[in-house]
Amino acid sequence: MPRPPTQRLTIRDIAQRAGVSESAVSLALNDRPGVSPATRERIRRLADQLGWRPSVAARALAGEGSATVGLVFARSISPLGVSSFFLQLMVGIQEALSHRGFGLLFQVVDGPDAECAAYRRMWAEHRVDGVLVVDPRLDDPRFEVLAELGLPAVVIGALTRSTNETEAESESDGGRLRVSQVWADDARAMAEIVDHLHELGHRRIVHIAGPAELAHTQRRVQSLRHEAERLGLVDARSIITDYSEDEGVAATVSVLAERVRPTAIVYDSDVQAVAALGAAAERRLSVPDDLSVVAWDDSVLCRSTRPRLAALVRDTVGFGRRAAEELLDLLDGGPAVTTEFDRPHLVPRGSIGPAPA
Amino acid sequence: MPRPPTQRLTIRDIAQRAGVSESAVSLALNDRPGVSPATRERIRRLADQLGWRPSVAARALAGEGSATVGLVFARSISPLGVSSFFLQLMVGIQEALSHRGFGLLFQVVDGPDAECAAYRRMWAEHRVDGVLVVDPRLDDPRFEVLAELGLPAVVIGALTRSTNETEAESESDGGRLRVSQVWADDARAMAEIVDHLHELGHRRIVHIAGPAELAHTQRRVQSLRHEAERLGLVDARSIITDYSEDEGVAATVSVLAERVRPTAIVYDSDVQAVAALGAAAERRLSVPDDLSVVAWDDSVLCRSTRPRLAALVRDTVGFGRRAAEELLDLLDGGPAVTTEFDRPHLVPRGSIGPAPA
DNA sequence: CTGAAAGCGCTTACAG
DNA sequence: CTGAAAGCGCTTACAG
Repeated sequence: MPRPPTQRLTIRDIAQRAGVSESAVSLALNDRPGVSPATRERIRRLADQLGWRPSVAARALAGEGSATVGLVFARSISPLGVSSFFLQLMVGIQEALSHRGFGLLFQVVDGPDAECAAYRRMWAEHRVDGVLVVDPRLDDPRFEVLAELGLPAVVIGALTRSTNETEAESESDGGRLRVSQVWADDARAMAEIVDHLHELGHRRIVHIAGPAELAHTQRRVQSLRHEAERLGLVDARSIITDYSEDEGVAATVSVLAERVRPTAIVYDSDVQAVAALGAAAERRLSVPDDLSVVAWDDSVLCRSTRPRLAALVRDTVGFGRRAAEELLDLLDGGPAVTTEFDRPHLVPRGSIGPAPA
Repeated sequence: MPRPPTQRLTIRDIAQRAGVSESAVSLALNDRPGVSPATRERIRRLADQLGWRPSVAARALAGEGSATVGLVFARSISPLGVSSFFLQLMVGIQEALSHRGFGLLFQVVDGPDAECAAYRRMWAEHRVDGVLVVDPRLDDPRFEVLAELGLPAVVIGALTRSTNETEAESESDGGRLRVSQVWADDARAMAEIVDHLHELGHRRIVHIAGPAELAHTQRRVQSLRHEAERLGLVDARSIITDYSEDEGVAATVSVLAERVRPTAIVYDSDVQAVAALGAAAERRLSVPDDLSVVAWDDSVLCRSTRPRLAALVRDTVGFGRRAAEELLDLLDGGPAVTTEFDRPHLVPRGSIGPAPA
């Protein structure tokens, strides 16, 4: 025996032990007609018992796809490790995928261009059957690439500025771009926050936002502006940052130093919101008496400060799971669809209070 | 043209356009002798220009391996999203892997048994050439499986309780278990913390630890005990928790309620350390005047509290990168090695002060 | 309902 | 230095 147990089992081993042909085994194991129920069962049991699993490489080569989905993350866009959002998303994605025997190929790249290159490579190397796209941007170069490759994808978050257009379907080359979307209604969520603050008497609200090129940043910014007009707020504006703690603190310090300062600040990043608590304390401002603070995306961070941070809560694991399920549907030949996932909702905690007189 | 640009390029396309045989292309692209420098260059340029990439499926089937590495995470062991540690590790791993054209297959499972099953499956399906193992445990069932499969692996953190034994090499079936280790000297790091606190006058130190089954928990616990004996501390003990915020707070509340309470607490989890700040505040204890607090593994959490949390800092991205590089070496046929990565070092911040009188 | 054959895209001896 | 052939482990028409 050259290398006995290491040698991986093949369909041929199963066929020999079952006393049938290789194709019979293939048919039996893939639930296709052409083999009697009795032998099908026998073959199945044998395969199970021996711990046989099809070689994905062989299946991929035979045209079955790689049973793998790609996820590429550009850390220039939203810094990894900022909150648990991304990791939770991955957990959800993983759950849905492994349920169906699919693998998740994960890659971190520097920016959008590298991300496009990564898709091309994954595709050219036959590594993935489809991809999950996060952080959709305005004028996102990735969709051209996906269209060119004919690579099925699900966008997590919405593709477009207004959630009604579905670029995916309006693509001119019809049918080649197979992109589903799973989105959350950030605009309504922002409106909910603003309304809540408005009811508490707040008229000066600042939104410390993420990067301008992100589609969801735009939706939040527009929603704030819209609500501000509707409610006649004195001051309501968004300040673009790169999600970093530093820029968040800088923006916070800057607005708190204004002659008439805001009474409430909404942060797109939980890290920034937490850091802002420190900045406010240093200015001798009490949260929530002098200043109300809200963090987008709840995390353990928000719950560990005193006061605890009011935050937008959503089922991020479920979000990821749903996105992966949509991709699997697409790979099964389903149509590209746009579905809304549960809207994030505001959980008011100690950091929100009535506006100071 | 049935489906023109979607059709992926093959080695045959390159061969035709270059006017050579397929094997010539293969040899040229894989840097093997048997083709003239001129044609090699020509073939290379052509492949580059056309954007050709080898099908990993085909290569894997032809015996070249899948150029993919697996990473399985059991969330029952240390909850995901607790700190940015894991994500940073992945970023580092990714960097090293993509540098060499390797992919990272990521999977989340429920516990150790599911993790073993995941390795078996990845291996049987020809999905991975090797794996990275995190959170090594005492009596870890995973290494038996790795040995049985002959699956090369790198353990992140040390395999054994005392870092001198290298089980990897002492395996009886000699050579089949190809496991390298990259470890950090947690014992020395703990000693450093204890010494620092001791110098500040602390004699009662409590360590709120992670799960007992983790090898690094044991090393920290033992180190604390050892240092306590050496320095003659009055009270020094470790309390095992599951890393959760709840158990951390419970343990904190419990020790702070004792008649003679500790003057310093070291937390294995940054989340617990931050939460403890709240618990201390509720008991009207001032940090650091009444209580010093240290968090293992620094994170943005530790820097956003007031006072900022003293923490053990290390280059987690670099740690991941190194581990991945060790695995690549192993896959290149290198020997299994045990290497130490930079020891975490204590960064004292506002949460550490002299022991109260 | 079952078996023999071809092919997926590579690599690798093996002849020329 | 180059070409034709076999094989990796599957799937899928195509005969029996």
